[in-house]
Formats: sequence, C-alpha cells, structure tokens
Amino acid sequence: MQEALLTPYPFIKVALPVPMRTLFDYKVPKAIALRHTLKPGMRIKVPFGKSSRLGVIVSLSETSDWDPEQVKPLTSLCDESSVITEELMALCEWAARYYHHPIGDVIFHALPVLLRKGENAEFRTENWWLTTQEGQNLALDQLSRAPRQQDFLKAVQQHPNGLSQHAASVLDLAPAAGKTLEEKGLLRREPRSFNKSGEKHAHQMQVPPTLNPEQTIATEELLDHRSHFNVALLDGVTGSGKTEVFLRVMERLIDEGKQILVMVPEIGLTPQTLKRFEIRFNTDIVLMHSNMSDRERLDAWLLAANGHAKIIIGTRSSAFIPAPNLGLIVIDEEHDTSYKQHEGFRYHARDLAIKRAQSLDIPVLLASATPSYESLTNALQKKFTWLKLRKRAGNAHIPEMERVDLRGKTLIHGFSEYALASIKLCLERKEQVLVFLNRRGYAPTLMCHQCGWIAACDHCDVNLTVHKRANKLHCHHCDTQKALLHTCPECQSEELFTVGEGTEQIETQLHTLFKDTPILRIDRDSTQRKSAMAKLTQKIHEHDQAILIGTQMLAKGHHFPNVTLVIIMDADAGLFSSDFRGMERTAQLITQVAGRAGRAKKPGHVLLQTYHPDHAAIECLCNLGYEHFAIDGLAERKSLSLPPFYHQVIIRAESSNEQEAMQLLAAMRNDLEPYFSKEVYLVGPYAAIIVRKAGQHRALVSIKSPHRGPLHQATQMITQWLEQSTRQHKIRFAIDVDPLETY
DNA sequence: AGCACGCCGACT
DNA sequence: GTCGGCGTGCTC
Repeated sequence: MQEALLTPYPFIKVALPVPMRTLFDYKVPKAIALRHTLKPGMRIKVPFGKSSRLGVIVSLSETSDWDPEQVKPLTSLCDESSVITEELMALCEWAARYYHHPIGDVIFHALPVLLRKGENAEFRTENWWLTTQEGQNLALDQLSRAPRQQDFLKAVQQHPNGLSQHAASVLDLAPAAGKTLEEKGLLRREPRSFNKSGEKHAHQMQVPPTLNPEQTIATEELLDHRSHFNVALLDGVTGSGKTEVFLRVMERLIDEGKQILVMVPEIGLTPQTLKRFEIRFNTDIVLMHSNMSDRERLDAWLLAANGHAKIIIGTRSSAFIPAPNLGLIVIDEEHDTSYKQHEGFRYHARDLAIKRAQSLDIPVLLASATPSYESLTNALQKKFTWLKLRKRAGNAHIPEMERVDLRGKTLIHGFSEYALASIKLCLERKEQVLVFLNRRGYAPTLMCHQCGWIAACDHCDVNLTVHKRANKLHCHHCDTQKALLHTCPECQSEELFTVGEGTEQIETQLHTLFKDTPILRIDRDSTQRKSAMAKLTQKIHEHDQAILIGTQMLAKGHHFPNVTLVIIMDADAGLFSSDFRGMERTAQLITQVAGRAGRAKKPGHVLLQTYHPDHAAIECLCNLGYEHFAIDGLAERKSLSLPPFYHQVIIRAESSNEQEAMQLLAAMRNDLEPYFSKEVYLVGPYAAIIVRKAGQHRALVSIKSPHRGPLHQATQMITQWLEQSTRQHKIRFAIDVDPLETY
C-alpha cells in the first residue's frame, strides 16, 4: 500500500536512439523514485540488450504490457529537469507519426549533439582571472624583472570584474605567468559559466528606413495578428524590403518580451544576415548552424532554452529549439529545399514550424520572392494570409528579362556575341556582371576521341566531372575522387577531351576574354575553406567593375549592390527535367538570380541564353513573372493530380544486389495493395533515375492520395511490412512523406 | 543502430 | 589447432 503511494508510476516508456518504431518499458527503482521526480523529457541511462544506452523518458505509466519479469530497472537519471519540454515532446511524437519515423531517432534529432552523447545540459565553464586583495594593491614595478607577469597582472587589475581565459589569450598574455601569479597569491581563478549574453557588442544602431505603402500595409496586417496562430506569406520581389517588414514585427514582439525564431536556408546564413539583425536589435541573438562546434551549439541551445536569447537564427534543425517565450517564427526563403532533410528523418522544417506555432498559438511568417507551390496554394485557398510586395524599395525597377536566342549563333566559350557585348558595356560603366551557370567543376564529361570512352563513377551511374585546377575527376553524387586521366584506359589514346562547361572553365575563359577585369568564382569548390566566402565578398565590394561567375550559391542571401547585368548561361537546364517539380525549381532559381541585378539607382538587366526562346515556360517567366508562372504551373499540377493537390509518400529501398530492392517493393505491393483504400494510388516499383548511387541499387514506389487519412494508413501498413521483411535481408528502406525529390 | 552468437577460411 | 570474416537475430 505504502509503496503504491510512493510510486504511482512504477513504469516509464523510454525512447532510445535505435531505428525501431517503438518505445521501451523500464521500471523505476524505489531508490530513484524516492529521491527524484521523473518527468517526460528527462534523459536516463538504461540497460539495453547487453549494453547500456542513453534514453529519453516519453511518458510515465502505471502499467506495462510486458511480462514484469522482463522489464528491467533504469540505471540512473541524467537530468534534474527535462531537456525536451512538454511542447517539444508533443511535436516529436507528432513528427514521428506524420513522417513514420522511429520516435527515438526523432527525439534525438531534437537535441544538440552533446546532449545526445550524455553531456550535462549546462553552460561550459570557463576560468576567469581575478586579483586577490594583495594583487590588486601590488605596484606593477615590483614585477619589473618578470615582464610577462607584469603584463598579466596589469591586464587583470584593469578588469575589476575579472578577465576570462579566452580574453587573456586574445590579449596574448602568457598562461604560465598567470599560473605563477596564482602561486604567489596575487591572482585567483574562478570558474564561471560561459554565457555569451555578458559580452554584448556595441553596434551602431541603425535608424529604421521609412516604409513604403505596401510595406506599411503588410506590417500593420502582421502586427494585428501577432498574438495568435496564423500563417502569413510575405511574397515580395527581390529588393521589395521583405526583411524590413519582418524586422518591424520582430521589434514589437521583442518589446513585448517574446522570443523569435528566425529560420534561414543552410547557406543563406551569411555574416550580412547576422549584421542586419545586430544593427537593429539591442538584444541577445544566438546562431544555430552547421559551421558551429558542438559546444557552441549547446551553449546557443541553452541560451534559447533559458529564455535569454531573444532572437534565435538557425537552419533546419532549429525547428526543434526550446524557447519558453516563443512569440513568432519567421521562415526566410521559405521555398528553399534545404528546409527538407533528405536523409534519415526526412522532415520539413517549415511544416514542423507551422505545426509547432499552431500548438503554441503564435504566428508564422513565411517570406520569399518565389514562394513554393505548396505555400502559394495555401495562400490562394486563404489558409495563409497573402501579403504581396510588388514594388522595389527606393523606386528601383524590376530588372528586364531578355531572351537571347542561341539557335544557329556562334558561341564564344559558351557566350553569345550579344552577351559578350553587354558584358563589355556593363564593365565600361564601372558596374558588375553576374554570370550564372548551375554546374560546378571544369566540365561535366571527359571523353576519348578515339574510342568514345567516357569517365564514369565506379559506384554510381553517373559521369565524373572534370576538375582541372584540382587535377581530379570527381563524382558529384558519392564524392569519390580520382586523379585526372590523360590516357584512355580503354584504348591508350592520349586524345582525351572535355564536353560541356562548368563554372571553373567559364572562369578561365573569362580571364582570357577580359584580361584586366577581376573575375571571381563563387561555388562550393571556391568557398570550401572557412573564410573564403568572406574574402570573396570583400573583393567584390573593393572593385567597381568585376565579373562574378557562380552556381546557385549566388542566388542565396548575398547582396551585390553593383551588379547590374545578370547572364544566365543555360536557361534551358532544368526545362526538361523528369521531376514534376523541375519547372518550379527552375523558375525559382532564375527569378532569384535575376533578382541580383540592379538596386536603388542603377537599373538591372537580365539575359537568358536559350535554344528555346519560344518555350511556353521561358516566355511566361520572362513576360509575366514568377507569380503568373506559378499559377499556371499549379493549374497543370491540379489537372495531373500532383502535389500539392494530391498528397504523396515515396517508399525507397536500396540494396547492393541489383534486383533485391526492386523485388522487395514488388512483393510489398503485391501483398498489400488489396487492403489499401481505393483513394490510394500506387506507381512502381520503378528504378531511381540514377539507379546506382554509392554502390547501392535504388528502387521506389510512389503513393498518392487526395486525402491524408488513407495515405497515412497505407504508409503505416507498408512500414510495418517492410520492417518485418527487411530484417533478414540487407535491404535498407526509407519512408519519405511529402517528398521533394521523386526519382 | 549496436552487439552478440555462430559457423567457415588463412595464420602462429 | 585458433583469430576473425560478417550473416542473422535481439533489444523493454
């Protein structure tokens, strides 16, 4: 009787980081129950099989469905308070169901890496140097024979609140001198928790610019609805001042004591973005992105969790960041595909953020110059508030888009004569040109003139890309590299030549065409090193005239104020994509790149080089713009019963054996199809476009339905079936709900 | 995912 | 004779 009172919940259900769609029951030992209050969201150590694991309590339970003899007791408790709040636990449980993904993996995804590994949920401690009474009063010349110590003591004396270890090393003080001073009793050390909010930078605060009428209307609309759940789509052309609108809304919410989560695409988080926030908000801002160390991420996470950080700027994974006073979620460039995780737990951060905001009853603000068809549909159906900004700030004009017909024309290194003449004129005006080619490397193909051999990847069904500068052949699908060949491995001929052009080649050729002009290449290869991008942008700002050549990296987040001419080398790329989203992607990319041209006083001009100037899509995009293009595209999607009108799930399977993945999916369809609702439509199994990737043969089945319910049920049956059937084979499968890639 | 058990090839 | 290859089976 007594015992029952002490432990009303003798069992706990625990999520473990294993790929199993289930929770595990454990007993709570009396000794732990007496001393601690267990709560969902706390981490615990549990025995698991023959080893021990870290798990997260999902719920407390009076009973267990298991034989009580088999239920093991938990080993120890890792937290005094939950690391997954009630709100986030609910979000994780929803996500695990919605994406048919193992709950343990979902919950562990929601935690920073260090917490997954069992680190304490505490700020790192750092030693601070302080003077003792004696040290404070000591005259410095008494240490004249020990200059290093003298410097050290002087520095600490000047900081009555203490000097952090980090600051000491920045000031170039000798650590050994500090130690000696400590031994002499002149200095002491004190561990303090590392907390960035102490070292706020003094920025020159920016006076907010005046809003134009469109911006004013949008801002007021957003402010009116700032205290309850609603989704607004801020749909504004590049340069229309979207950022200014959401900065205004953020300002008000910060004044009201709220925290704000700002999500940005993976490579969109530039120093420029951060600066923009820092000069506007005199408050604590933390960043969460992939270039940070695990420790930095945990510290940022803790600052968000304890409410100190008022603004959290982060990429996809920050959809799960705890924030006790969250008052708004902003998703910048909401159309960007990096919000969807393409491996493992395939969630969409935008969709999760909306779900989260709904539970918290707070607003979401989606911003883009080229909204996704999904969001546009929601706006058209009045599920989202649609706020359009169609005018550029400061009277700047929307750049003119001009098609350059390449048919029958002589090309000089891939450029039409007209394009080259335009570049020349632009440079003469002391302005900059941006050349866009979405293909990195020197050339996409290496071929033998004698026997027609083509360099292909050993592990994937793709050709290798030539990287001349690195003297390598590189597979852009599995990352394997080998030395660039000069003799054909088939016929020993030395007549190898490249076919097609990549950014690296165009860069070289631009150098020969425009000898005295700075040419700067911006792609993944040229910006790999840590500060390379910063150096490149600085160079761009240093010069008046310059030519920038790059891939889609150019379209994301960077502003190049002196660019007035944009040349799209190959507007046809992506025009004949096998993926039904190809057109949407292409239109977004072209519009985003085109948006880099012209600002404020200088009008912009865009040239699209194409062999299909009369192609309906190119024509529509040039003459009528993205919105019109997208609405046409949506009509087509509707007539073909494609997303977003139908919902889609893709089942992927891969095996090292050529047929196994395909056979497995065929067997699955055969077994289960009779049980599916008739509103569920299956296609496949079919081979992936690139069948073999990293040595794995890939097959897929697509399921569609106009309703989520039956689609969800079918997916659940499939998941269960596959979980049982793949156990003995070495076939991996993945469930992709709302896939963005369908091949 | 780990980690064990288990049954077949090249080494001291 | 063993060390170890990874096939398959289990984890509250």
